[in-house]
Amino acid sequence: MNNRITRPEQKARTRQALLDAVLALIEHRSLSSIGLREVTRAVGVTPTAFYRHFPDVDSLGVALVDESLGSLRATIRTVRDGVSSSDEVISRSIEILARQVHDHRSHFRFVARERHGGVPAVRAAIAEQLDLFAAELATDLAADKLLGGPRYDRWIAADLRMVTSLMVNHMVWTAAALLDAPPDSADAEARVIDVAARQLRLIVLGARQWGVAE
Amino acid sequence: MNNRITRPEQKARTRQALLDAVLALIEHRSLSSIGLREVTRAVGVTPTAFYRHFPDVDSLGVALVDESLGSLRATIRTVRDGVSSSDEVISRSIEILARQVHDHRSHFRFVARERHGGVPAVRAAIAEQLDLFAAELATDLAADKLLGGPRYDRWIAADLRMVTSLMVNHMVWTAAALLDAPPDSADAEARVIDVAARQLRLIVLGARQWGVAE
DNA sequence: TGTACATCAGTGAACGCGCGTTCACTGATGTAC
DNA sequence: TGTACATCAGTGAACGCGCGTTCACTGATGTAC
Repeated sequence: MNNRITRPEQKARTRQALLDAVLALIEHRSLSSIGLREVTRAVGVTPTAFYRHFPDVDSLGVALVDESLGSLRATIRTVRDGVSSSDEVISRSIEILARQVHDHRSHFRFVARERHGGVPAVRAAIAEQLDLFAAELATDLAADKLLGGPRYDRWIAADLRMVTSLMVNHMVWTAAALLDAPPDSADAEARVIDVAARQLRLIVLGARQWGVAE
Repeated sequence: MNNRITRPEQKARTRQALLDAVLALIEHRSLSSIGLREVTRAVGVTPTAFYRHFPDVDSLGVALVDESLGSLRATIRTVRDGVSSSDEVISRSIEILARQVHDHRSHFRFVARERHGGVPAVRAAIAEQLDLFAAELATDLAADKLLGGPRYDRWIAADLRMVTSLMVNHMVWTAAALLDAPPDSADAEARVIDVAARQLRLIVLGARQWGVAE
């Protein structure tokens, strides 16, 4: 068997190691306070090597956004395709979000931290990904996968985006609340999940009424 | 007339100048990336003078939270006391928030940025203030100042907090969206305000249904 | 009101340190023939 | 398959710079009598 690794493979590994190192370093601080030398020291390469992969730490941040939210979006899309009833979607959505946060804590922490943080390029990349979330959710809503209300098909596009952006915002806030809950306490986490599920149900109730009222 | 300033007065002025300098410096960066020397340079005192007022930059951040959210809370409380009908409260709430954001941009930017940012002490101070917001809002809801629904008086405390934390979260998100809108474009701001008002109305619709459904 | 002493906000020099970026380089991997 | 050359990920020394914190100090303001 040939276990030699090619040069492009090795380069990709170092690049990934740099991304992972920043995710780990960011646990207790924000991106703009992290130094290039700190990152390379954690990976075990010289500071100069960094420039072979990114022009600066901010660019690495943008790559992290794609890694974090891009994969989450793919996961969630797969999940939504498999379910139908409204109540089921609500509880499952929160459940899946909670598991994702559990499995990718540092990615979510990064997004929560940098969403309104100090680096403009990273902020813009996050806003773009969240907009894509909201757009996909709007498509699903229009196709009646979620609300189950009587008049969803008559909703105008602007109202769809209004409600989906509220839902996406709620999702991000829930993820942040899960991160703030002590990670060892399953109880605290369960409470956050319970409140989030009820809030999402309230939003869906409001959305159904909105359709009726119109 | 005696225009001599006393020593405590002068000290208070320098302290305020330090707070203001950080608010200004934070416009494009986050608190954890700001240096003590940077702050004192902006104020025009020596780095050493900083220690007469705060032990470090983080402590100054906590003081900024009290200045930012403490005064907003006072303003909003005064406003809510003066109104009664449900629809009026919704549109006025958003309107007042928009004006507050307009008048205190840097304070809100600071809160949005540091809410999930890198400094634990500051995060905790913000969480505490937002919890107070939610608690006060819950009191008002229970006293029927806001929902105008048929069964609000039977709501259990947990459900009240569930809906008020959703509202407070929505308020923070709206403030952040207003900050992200180009400040010179009244049009972009009006669109954010319009969406936010409809979202809040949807939440209130949901809350009324919630009461009925129970 | 005047004097003698205490307080303390702000000074300025000094320290050791880690930062981002530059540069010419090394040597293993990849490629052309 | 072997050889000669090209590529390029990572090296290591060097640079000038701003950082946080210490320390003994100054001199205007405040206070006791």
